[in-house]
Amino acid sequence: MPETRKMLNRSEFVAAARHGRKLVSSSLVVQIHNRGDDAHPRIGITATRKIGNAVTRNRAKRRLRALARDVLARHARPGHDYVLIARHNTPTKAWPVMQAECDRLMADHSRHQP
RNA sequence: UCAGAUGGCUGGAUGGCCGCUGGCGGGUUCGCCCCGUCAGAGGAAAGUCCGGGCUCCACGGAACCACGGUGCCGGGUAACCCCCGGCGAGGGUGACCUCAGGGAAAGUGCCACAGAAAAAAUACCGCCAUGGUGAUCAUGGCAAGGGUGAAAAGGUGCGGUAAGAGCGCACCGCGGUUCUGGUAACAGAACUGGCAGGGUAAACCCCACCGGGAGCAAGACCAUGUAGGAACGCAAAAGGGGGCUUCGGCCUCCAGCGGGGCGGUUUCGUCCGUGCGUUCGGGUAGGUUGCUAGCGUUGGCUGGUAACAGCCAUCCCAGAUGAAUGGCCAUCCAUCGUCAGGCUGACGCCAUGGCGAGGACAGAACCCGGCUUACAGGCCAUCUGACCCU
RNA sequence: UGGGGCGUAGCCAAGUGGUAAGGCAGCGGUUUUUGGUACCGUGCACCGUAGGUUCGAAUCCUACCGCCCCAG
Repeated sequence: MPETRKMLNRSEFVAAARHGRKLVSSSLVVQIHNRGDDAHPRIGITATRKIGNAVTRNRAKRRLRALARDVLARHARPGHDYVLIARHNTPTKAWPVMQAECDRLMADHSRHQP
């Protein structure tokens, strides 16, 4: 399991949104961007104000962070940025379903770009 | 028992697996790497509506002019648009709740429609007297009644009168004076005045008091970096002396100029200097500190009706920065729905069992004191009204 | 953190204490073979919410809600 880093700059998020692949499921969105180097994979979390108030957004970010630790880290490859975006039902979706969705998204991505 | 009023407290519990941030101790292959241990959101952390601390700037003064805020009285407080107690007005059967300064005789403004008349005084329908023959009408007196309006120069009754009118009287209201109680707001009483003449200041305003500006992205240090780029438009300036020079310029002094900052203007002072606007392009935004011990927490005693204050003891209690304080699971306790059962004439109630749902509002960002707003439920105390029983 | 603005009919909006304009859209009619155009008529607003001041509030005051913008 590779070691991951956090994405910090707005420009990194913009680059992932503009050039990366976008994978959508019912409870989350993942943007994957190949930076083209061999450094650590980086993970970023986004929860917009459309999700809800501060409590709701924080809960969504914590669930996505747990998802990144449990599922995404197994699939992460060096030189890639992974941006997890919360959707409306991210705070309330059943946990096994979210794990399965995230796992399926990552598996699809690996199959299309081996 | 039911219905209500006020004040206060609380804001799920336990366990397991996997994680996050910080302090301390130890290890170390020196890397925010490992191990141990301790701590880790709220009553509103929210809205950012007031008041302070703290930091930087102005640490300038004067005058005038603004601007903003507050406003019954007394107290509390570091301070307040806050809190406590009292006064007044209004509402409620009541416990209790709501509101707010004074000035409209300092001045200005506004008061639509209706109405005769809206603050200057007047008279539409009327009443009375005189003249006129009777009606119509003329002159004079009156403002009680009608009508309009949110509001029309006190109200009710009796007397009085040509008809009327505070014209007179009684009561009520109002103004003034004095006395009494109270620190005061104010209240009460006596005497007196025949009423002394609308509303609006949450319209301008007058009066009293308060207010310098910005904000932790304040500010300090280290590192990095050369640098304050170009075009257009508008307005406007470019004097002299000295020093350094890589001869491109740079520094300094004096005078002038005009502009800008110090809330505005003036005076002096001070700082900056080609200024302003638009467009385009480029660079930086990394770390440490400020950063949590403070008008502090908890408990007791004393003073005070209370807000609160004093003293003693006790405790150390979040410091993140794409932003930690959790993710998942199980059980239990509140709560709700539903089914079966029991009681009842019925509404409904009971608690036994089964199934299902399932935690309100909400997340620190420099720190305090308040205010406002949101909030599932649960608990306590005091008080009020109604009914029943003793 | 500080500052500013807006909320009125389905949409765009005027109104700044005295019965809430106007336009587009809608509906009904006339003209037309039909549609469009043109003309006539008509409905639609408790003025973001809740209190207060006033005789009277979209307007003034207070609190709240939502949206947008600016500076660092």
